[in-house]
Amino acid sequence: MGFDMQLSSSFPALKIREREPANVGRVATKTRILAATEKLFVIHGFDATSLRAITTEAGVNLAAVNYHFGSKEELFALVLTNRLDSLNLERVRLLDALEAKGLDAEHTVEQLIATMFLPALQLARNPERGGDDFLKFLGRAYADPSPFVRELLADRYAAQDTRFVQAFAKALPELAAQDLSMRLHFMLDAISSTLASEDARKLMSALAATSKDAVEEDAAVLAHLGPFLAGSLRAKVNQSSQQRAIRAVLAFI
Amino acid sequence: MGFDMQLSSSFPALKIREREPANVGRVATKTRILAATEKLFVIHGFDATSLRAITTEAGVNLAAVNYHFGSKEELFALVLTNRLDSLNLERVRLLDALEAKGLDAEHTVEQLIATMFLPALQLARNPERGGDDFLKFLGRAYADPSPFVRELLADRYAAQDTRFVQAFAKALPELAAQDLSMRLHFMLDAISSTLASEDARKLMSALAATSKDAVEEDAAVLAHLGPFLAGSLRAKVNQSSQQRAIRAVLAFI
DNA sequence: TGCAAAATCGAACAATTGTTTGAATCGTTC
DNA sequence: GAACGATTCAAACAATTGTTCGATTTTGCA
Repeated sequence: MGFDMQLSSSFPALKIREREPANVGRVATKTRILAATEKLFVIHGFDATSLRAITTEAGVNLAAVNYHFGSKEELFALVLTNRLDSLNLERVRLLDALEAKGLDAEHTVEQLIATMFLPALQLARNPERGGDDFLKFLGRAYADPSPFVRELLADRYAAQDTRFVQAFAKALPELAAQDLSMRLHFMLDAISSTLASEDARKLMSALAATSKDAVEEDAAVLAHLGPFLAGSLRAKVNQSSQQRAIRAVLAFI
Repeated sequence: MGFDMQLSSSFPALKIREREPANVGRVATKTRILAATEKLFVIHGFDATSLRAITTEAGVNLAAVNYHFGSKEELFALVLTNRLDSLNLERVRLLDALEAKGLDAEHTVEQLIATMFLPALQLARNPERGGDDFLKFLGRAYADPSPFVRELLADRYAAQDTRFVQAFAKALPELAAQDLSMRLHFMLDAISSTLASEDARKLMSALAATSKDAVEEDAAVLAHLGPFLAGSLRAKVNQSSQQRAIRAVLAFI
């Protein structure tokens, strides 16, 4: 709320030194740059989003980015952490709550999956946080190939990621560390690239559309996602059926 | 074999007009450019691989690329199709053979998975086709974000891809088209990004190392991959366990 | 109303990109 | 050996990138 209602942006009030609330233009510039950056980042990624494209989209001078944010990387770091910090905090908060209560021995994997993805679906439902575009943003961020983005995410959220890996390891003791690592790798890569792709998200919203309220929609999406992911994590290695299938195919090579 | 044994490259003899086999340098230049392109593409992707980096790596003049290949895009198109055409051909050949024989009703999914991935593992074992780097190349190609690469792959291999989607649909009739589409999307995205990442491939070769011969190694890798993928594809939607897990987690939000 | 700080502006910077040019060199054939 | 086409080469091209500069304008407080 406040001075930049006209923007689809949803950045919280910037905590910069501003003694004068009367000044509209000052904050608007920074906000519009942030909004434009986010919009273009979702479409093109870090490398392919130029400062000129950003400043044109925002309707501000080219030099404004370096004046207000220092550099392109500092600008993007702010955009990324703005969105992802709260998500990861909420994730571990949920995990803490769940572990404190004690997870169901029977449905631990399903609960962990729900814990990982419900916060994202929840945030995606908040127009202030980007609405539908939040999932797209999430996918883009975790699929972005630029070293800058990859290192930022790896460094900043390593601790939270470890928490979930350990929780899954505890829930799947029969799975070798190698296999678990590979499967989680698969899972997260898949989620990221899928969220980033247009058609897959259309699919998810189609699944959600069958429900009546917001909470049920999230549950509907997860009802389709969860078993799929849980099924992959729970699968036993060296199933005889797979062995037989391999031999059948090898016969033709 | 022939004039460029010193290269790790494995490009087949280029079918260009060359009446004089005595000319060593002529073909070597094109071959070295192709080899350098492939090497750098695997490391940096399409956008981040500059022609100057390529020509420096190859030890040839900058203008050689445009002289011999026309443009950067034409060069990369050649590199990509060189590797991927034969892979996709082999895939559908296997699928044809399997469908002609009639797939096991019981293990169709496992057989289809084996059909999709055995050819790649096989090619990865051939030093002439890139050896270990072939999987890395494959991952990079299918995970590359540049529109040029994405459209090239989508256009050129759409027909082959459709074959597999239809085969999976037939094998999983109880799965809604939406869900199958989403899951295959997930699966392929995951495979791509995983192949492109260093640590995941190390893991796969660790799995393979427990076997004695090449065919067994491929089978070992698939024995770990297959059940994981099949488990995800076979999972039923709306499992009650997932529903309960969601409600448990939602309680904390 | 003046003044100092903050913000915006147009312009240029240096570096990098893919591509083109024209001369020099090489190789083959007559 | 002369001549011709194919290849290589250094150099420059135009376009784009992130960044910086100095002047100008705007802003908030005295």
